[in-house]
Amino acid sequence: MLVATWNINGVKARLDALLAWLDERQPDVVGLQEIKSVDEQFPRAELEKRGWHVETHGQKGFNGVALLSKEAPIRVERRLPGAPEDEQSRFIEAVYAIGDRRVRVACLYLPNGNPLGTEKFSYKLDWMARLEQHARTRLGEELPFVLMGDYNVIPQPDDVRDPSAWVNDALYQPESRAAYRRLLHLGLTDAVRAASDAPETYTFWDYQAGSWPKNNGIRIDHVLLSPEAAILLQGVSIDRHVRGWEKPSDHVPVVVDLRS
DNA sequence: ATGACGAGCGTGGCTCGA
Repeated sequence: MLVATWNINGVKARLDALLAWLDERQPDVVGLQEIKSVDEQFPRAELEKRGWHVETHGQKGFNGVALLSKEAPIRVERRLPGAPEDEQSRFIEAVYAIGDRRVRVACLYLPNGNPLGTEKFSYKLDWMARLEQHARTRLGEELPFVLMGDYNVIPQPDDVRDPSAWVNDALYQPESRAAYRRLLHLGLTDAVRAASDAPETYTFWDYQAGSWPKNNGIRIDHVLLSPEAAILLQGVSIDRHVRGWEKPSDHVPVVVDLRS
């Protein structure tokens, strides 16, 4: 089965690209981030008439996440536990039965955290602590579990073309990277690192300063796998050609192939 | 030359992102 994550930077602005990519790739489950749409304005009908099941957790103006799937989910949950007062729509997860296998897929849009020294950075770190606690809970269920999305964390120096440009950025702070490592230390596997030794596995290129033609990218979209999912891992793909399309998102899809 | 950003909201220019 193919499970994919993609920050599309606006589902209404990206509908043509989304449909083209779904046609080409035929994933089983797709997590979308930054849909920038309320649930009522999500282009549900255009997807449903092509056979996709759609689950959204939207928000006006920015943020927002969604799950698309060929099979209907068995159950869906919205919001990351641990902060009932948090109104930002950044987390949705669902359990699917694909073939004769059950899998839980979580789609997250982790806070950016810039600028440093503000409540935005502490919100990022608080959110990551909540994510760690939730991952701990899910790992205890011993179901194949895919925890994927836009993490807004550059894990290591080889995940960025120009590390020196990011030393004062929330995405590359020691605290952000340590929190990401804590997730891995729970027993999650970074699918791209496990399945590929390719260099420059970037997933984001800024719209500004010619970042794409210069390949000045960063790897911040990640797929983490529980042990029960990691043993199914067959391969990964970063669909970087999508960054060259008309009106692209600044992120590209990351796809994992799990033996179904 | 070393670069000119983009989406949403809502109509002018802000917020937000990475």
